[in-house]
Amino acid sequence: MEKQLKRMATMQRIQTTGLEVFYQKGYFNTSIDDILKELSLSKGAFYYHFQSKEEYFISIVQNLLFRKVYSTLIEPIEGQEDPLNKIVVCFDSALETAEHNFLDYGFVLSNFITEFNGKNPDIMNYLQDILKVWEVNLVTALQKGKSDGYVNRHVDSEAVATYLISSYIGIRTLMVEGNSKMLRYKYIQQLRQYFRLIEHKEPA
Amino acid sequence: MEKQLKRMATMQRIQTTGLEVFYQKGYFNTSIDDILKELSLSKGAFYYHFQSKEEYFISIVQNLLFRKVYSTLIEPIEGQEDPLNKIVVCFDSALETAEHNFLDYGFVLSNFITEFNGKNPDIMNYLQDILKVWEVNLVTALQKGKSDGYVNRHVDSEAVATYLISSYIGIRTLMVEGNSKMLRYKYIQQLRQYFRLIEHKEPA
DNA sequence: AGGGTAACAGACTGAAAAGTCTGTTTACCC
DNA sequence: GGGTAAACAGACTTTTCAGTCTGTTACCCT
Repeated sequence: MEKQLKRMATMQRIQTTGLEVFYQKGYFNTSIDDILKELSLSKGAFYYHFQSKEEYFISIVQNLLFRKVYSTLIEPIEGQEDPLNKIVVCFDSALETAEHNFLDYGFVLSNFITEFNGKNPDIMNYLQDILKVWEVNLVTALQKGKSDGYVNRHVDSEAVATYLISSYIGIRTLMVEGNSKMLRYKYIQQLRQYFRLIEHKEPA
Repeated sequence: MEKQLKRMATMQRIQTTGLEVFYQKGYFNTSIDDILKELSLSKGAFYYHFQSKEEYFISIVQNLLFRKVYSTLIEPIEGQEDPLNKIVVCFDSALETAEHNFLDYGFVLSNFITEFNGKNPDIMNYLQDILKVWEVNLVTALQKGKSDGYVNRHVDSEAVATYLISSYIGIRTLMVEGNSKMLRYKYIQQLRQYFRLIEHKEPA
């Protein structure tokens, strides 16, 4: 039973630093040796645990990447009251952590989507699935917001969800250039403006 | 004199298909041979005209990429009256051409920004410069819109510009997944909504 | 305790890819 | 029309990298 644990621990370790390095350097631009160097591990160890670079990356996407996106962008909103405010707070805190990265490399998920598009449909599907979960949860939250009287009943929840996702992906892409504090401020400001149209107006 | 023309023509040819292939496969994932295969040209020819892959790519960015972004996203808005409507029309037609790509690979500029971030500060600067030109032109257009009575004087033009750029980058990233017609429709719809807050309200 | 297997080390292979170099063709000039 | 340099061809070099394979260590079970 000890061995099982060891195995899991090592795989976790390889996956965790793998995600970091892939995030920083991109998938095609990082070699397995790059990751192993960081881990002081050998090729033998790696290929004992994983079949190929591709299968390895997919396992990272399904385990770590999905959970990362879920915990930072989906869970804080899921099932909460007052979705609009929750979304603002959630996005703002996500941007805050990004802002405090010494070097920011953008939004992990959209980076990989950009990198794999047209090259690996298999991996693309796994990545798109994460986006879909995000979208569905946003739509659900907005619909619930309508029932609870926080969101105007006339808004198109799906359109708002895609608009939110778009703008988030975009601002994260822009933030890599360094001046991220100002960008975050401007973005959240405009997001609040946008939500003024969407929120439920109490009949006067 | 004929030779000068030939030289220019060949360089143009190499650059043009280079941009296409880089756009489709990414910079690091395409070899010079890939491009030369497409052109039925030899390595000797290529390295006669260009010093290195990097210098070659920079020349593409400065010549072709800048002009491409300028002509599709900046010029149609520059100096026009009624900037908000012009922006909607401009974004919509840009998304339309993207929609009709058999296989879409996203927004060229943001793809490269994602790819080069943290890897090549030199190239990053050239790419960021294009973004800056875009941003400045949007801000100018919005300011002019204020003077001309199309845009509410209280809006923060710079914040709106970054919000616009963000959302555009994001929607183009999302559109790669295929269902781009619906995405375009939703996006433009929400963009129009957003602009309702920004436009100048005639005092009743 | 010792056999057996899981976990790992690291040299090796083959393919790809950037850049070089030498040779060949093409176009221009007198 | 022959000399000259630009324009191009393509074999070659060197490096990098995914994946293989054989050998070694650590742990577990009886």
